[in-house]
Amino acid sequence: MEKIDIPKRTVYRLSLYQRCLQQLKEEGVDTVSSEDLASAAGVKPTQLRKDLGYVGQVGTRGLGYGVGTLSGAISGIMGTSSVLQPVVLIGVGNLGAALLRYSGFRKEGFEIIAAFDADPCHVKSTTEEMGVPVHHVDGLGDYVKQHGVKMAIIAVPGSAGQSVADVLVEAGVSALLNFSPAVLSVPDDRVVNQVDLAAELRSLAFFAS
Amino acid sequence: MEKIDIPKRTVYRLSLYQRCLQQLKEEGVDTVSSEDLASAAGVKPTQLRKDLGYVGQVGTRGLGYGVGTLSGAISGIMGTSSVLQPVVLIGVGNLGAALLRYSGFRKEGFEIIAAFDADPCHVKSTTEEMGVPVHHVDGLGDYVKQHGVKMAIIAVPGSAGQSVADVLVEAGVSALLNFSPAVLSVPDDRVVNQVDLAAELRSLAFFAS
DNA sequence: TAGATTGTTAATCGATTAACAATC
DNA sequence: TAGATTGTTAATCGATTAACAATC
Repeated sequence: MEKIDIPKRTVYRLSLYQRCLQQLKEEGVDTVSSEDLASAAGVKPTQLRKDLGYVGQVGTRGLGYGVGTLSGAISGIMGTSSVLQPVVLIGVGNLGAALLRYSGFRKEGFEIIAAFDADPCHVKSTTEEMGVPVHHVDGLGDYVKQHGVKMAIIAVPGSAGQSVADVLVEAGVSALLNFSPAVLSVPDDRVVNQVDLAAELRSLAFFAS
Repeated sequence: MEKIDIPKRTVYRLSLYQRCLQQLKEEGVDTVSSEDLASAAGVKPTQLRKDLGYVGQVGTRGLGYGVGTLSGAISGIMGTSSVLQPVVLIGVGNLGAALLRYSGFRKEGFEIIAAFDADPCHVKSTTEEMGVPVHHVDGLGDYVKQHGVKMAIIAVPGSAGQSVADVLVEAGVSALLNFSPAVLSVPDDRVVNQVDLAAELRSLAFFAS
């Protein structure tokens, strides 16, 4: 497993490249230069090549990259297999419910197989509406263990963030996408990506003046 | 205007500190050390102090920071005044509608005063449901100009991202929060914060294996 | 004064970019 | 072979961390 030593930023950009490659594939393009792919992804060609260095020797000097080949190589590294990756979502408030409805995930190879909430009202009302079973958060740990879920999306209030993370970690989840405004501390072998909408907006306000 | 030369990262963290300070204020704490505030925000104390250096000389050696004073100083720098900052949202699909419903923004001092969509069905159906007027995207430029809006949230499909951004830029919007999976190019005097949910999830999948 | 903690400079670290040799 | 473009090393840049003098 040499995975561990690809920088976080590079991994993120690899996922951007992959989306661009998908698009190119649909357009019937089958070869692309680092210059063109980089500009599509919004990075410098030299950075793209550096990033692809982690994937291996995937291009052809003088020619460029084969769209299909490269896409396959990245998929290999990223573990983006053809099966849908199961994900659980915790917190079915405004944002959580929105994410449940958001169809974009499935298209990218992820499926929210179950959701959890502490509020029995949410549990009841959303189960039918969403097409996804919503359980009480008490059952979270067991469910995750039973289904071997490795990824979770946290959309609970800040005050509940850490305790939810603790349960997930204990149950074996290794990657968390955290929308709660809580700073999560997890063991070193787990990863958290934080998306803090309010902070994004506030920080943007600074530049708007 | 010395604003310009505060690093983006620092601005983002300042907004984190502010949230922590708010919390402390509610708890009735009135003095905090860099060590404690840093740990609340999930950063190193030394980084916190560096960041606060941009705000000015705001602490007292030997004592720490006054919660109220510091919060006020950061607000001053960030332009987070007491009036609600008006924001427009473009794209009322799954994600956009979710963001409209998301009450968190208002609490942070932002108000989505209008939403826009290209699809007349969305326009019609969501206006009443949301409590926010939803207009056809054709009127976007004029509306923004008339109301002097400086911030916008983009939640349209990737293919429409750039053209929406162009309209906003032309109409004078200076800060964009972009949820569309499009790489936006804007003039140097405008800022874009990108939030790419699918890319976050894909990149997370790498670490989940 | 002694203890504590900031503000700031210098050192380190990591990530981005430039340059160019390898090679299709 | 000549032209193009990758892969990779070295140089640059910026951000984080450590150290410590200033000072409450």
